[in-house]
Amino acid sequence: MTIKEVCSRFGISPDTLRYYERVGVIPEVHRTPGGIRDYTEEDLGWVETAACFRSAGMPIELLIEYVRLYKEGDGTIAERCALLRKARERILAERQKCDDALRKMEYKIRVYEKAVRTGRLDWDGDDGCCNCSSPKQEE
Amino acid sequence: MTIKEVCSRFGISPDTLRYYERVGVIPEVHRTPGGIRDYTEEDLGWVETAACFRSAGMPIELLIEYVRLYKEGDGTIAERCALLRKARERILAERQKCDDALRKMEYKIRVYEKAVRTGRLDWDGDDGCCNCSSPKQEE
DNA sequence: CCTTGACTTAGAGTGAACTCCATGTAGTAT
DNA sequence: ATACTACATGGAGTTCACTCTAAGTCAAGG
Repeated sequence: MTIKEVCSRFGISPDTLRYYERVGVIPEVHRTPGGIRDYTEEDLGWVETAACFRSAGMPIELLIEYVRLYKEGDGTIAERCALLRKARERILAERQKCDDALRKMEYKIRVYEKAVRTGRLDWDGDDGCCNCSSPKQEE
Repeated sequence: MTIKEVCSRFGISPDTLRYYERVGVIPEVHRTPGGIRDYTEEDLGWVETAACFRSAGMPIELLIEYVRLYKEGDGTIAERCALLRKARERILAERQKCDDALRKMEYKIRVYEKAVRTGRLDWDGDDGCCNCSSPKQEE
């Protein structure tokens, strides 16, 4: 499979795919005799994993470390497992932050929707979710 | 409240706080007569919102736009509401990506844990979650 | 064989979001 | 008054993750 096809399948640019390979986010991709990249199913699996983990905010550095361990062979299985557990904690924390922000947004959206209906803002007091009412005209 | 205290409360550096104010992620902060920042409760609310939304991956540009609308007054309430709805969609998508990555990780972690117990890797076939077994020694 | 277009590389450039630095001022303790 | 520390500013520098450019190579059509 050509680099173009891989790109359109995963929504990544060719530059990014080559970059991932160059820095070690994915292992070396299979080539034609002429030196053109020809992705195998296994290569695709790596690309999918990289794309998936990256889009969740996992830093490139961790993926590089994972591939490095993978290349070293079965002796690194425990290490790889530990790395993935660390990554999971990161993403869980990430998701928690999304949830926190979502709660804040939902509240603000509700207040604004009510304001649009009733014609006036009505933040119910000091719940730590305010700072959306119009600025006081102090000067 | 001094900038130092605000920093330790929200885990942000003073440079970042000043940067946020400078580019408009938060409105101008109250000052002492001498020109030193002295955060009011309202200022703190803005900082909290900015920190919360930023840590969920909301781009600075959106926050700046939100503050800009806020400063314009009540006429922008519908716009602000629309902006927040757009932001919510973004964060929801973000969270979905976290969930996707987590599922992939959980699977890999399970396989590795089993490998650590049994002494050998056992990816159950072509489920699109592989690419973690040791490289085939082809050369 | 020649053109054309997609591929290759190495290396420079970009954008977002900070982060650091140099220089100067505010406020407090001695 | 002096020293010291925390704060101020404008502007330069850094980091991450790409993204682009230039110059060259591969492969298919005419």
